[in-house]
Amino acid sequence: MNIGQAASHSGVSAKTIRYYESIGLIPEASRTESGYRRYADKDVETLRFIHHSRNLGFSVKDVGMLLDLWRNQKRASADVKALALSHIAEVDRKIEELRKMRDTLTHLTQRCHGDDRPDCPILEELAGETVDA
Amino acid sequence: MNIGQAASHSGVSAKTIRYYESIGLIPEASRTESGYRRYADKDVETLRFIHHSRNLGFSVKDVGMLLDLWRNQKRASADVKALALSHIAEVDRKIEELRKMRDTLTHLTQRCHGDDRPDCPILEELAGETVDA
DNA sequence: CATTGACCTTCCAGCTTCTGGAATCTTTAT
DNA sequence: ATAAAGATTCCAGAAGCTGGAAGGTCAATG
Repeated sequence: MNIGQAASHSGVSAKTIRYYESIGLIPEASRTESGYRRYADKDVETLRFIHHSRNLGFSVKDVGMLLDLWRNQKRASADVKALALSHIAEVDRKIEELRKMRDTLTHLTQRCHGDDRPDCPILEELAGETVDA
Repeated sequence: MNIGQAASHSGVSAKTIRYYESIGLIPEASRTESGYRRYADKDVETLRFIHHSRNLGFSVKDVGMLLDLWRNQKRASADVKALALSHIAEVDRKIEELRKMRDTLTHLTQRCHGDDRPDCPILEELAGETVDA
């Protein structure tokens, strides 16, 4: 099948498939006589794997490692799990960071009356000494 | 004071101050005879405002708007509050997205025994039909 | 006075992960 | 024959910095 078909079957856009090829995440596709990339069901499977992994927030680099582990019959599940756990920790870190931001923001907005007066505690605090993330 | 002083007093690195100037977030600094940028306490205050805003996750574009509102004595606090509330909504959206990721990841890792056997439910699911973020 | 080291300057490149667009084929259908 | 859909390559831009190279300046020291 052509790249468009591979795209719609995998959920990865044609543009992005070419990009993944260009950075070496996936091997170069074989070509038809006229130069069109050709994809087999197996390739679509790989692209879906990538799509799912990216949806879960794994970096492209991590996806590369996951692909290696996936293709390697002798991998240890411990390696995969370690990668996943480390990613979970990272996601947790981000959530915590965002939660702190939201709490501060909520705090700030609650103290702002939000009408047509220029007096605004949000701006005052932003200009103040300390605003922790 | 020079840019290094402004940097350490504001929490924004010298590199980043120059960057902010280059994109027009802050006006061009005046210069000494030899070409060094000069900063006054007022400028440091502005940089701190920016630093705090960025810490709270406001985009540089949003910070530009906040700066305008901050400098404008006739602004309505409603404008600031609206910007902040919309930002909170965005932060909440991101938190929710990350939380979904973490839940799925946690689910996956719990089903993986994580030893030296190659059998790995994480990879199997990533390769499967559906993995929602 | 010369030198050293800390600081400043500009400019270019790279990071991450695509996405948009232009100019140009190929394929398929009418 | 022609038109539309889909393919190709390549360049640029998005966000928000950060690193590094090559060089000028300033203050203190020997």
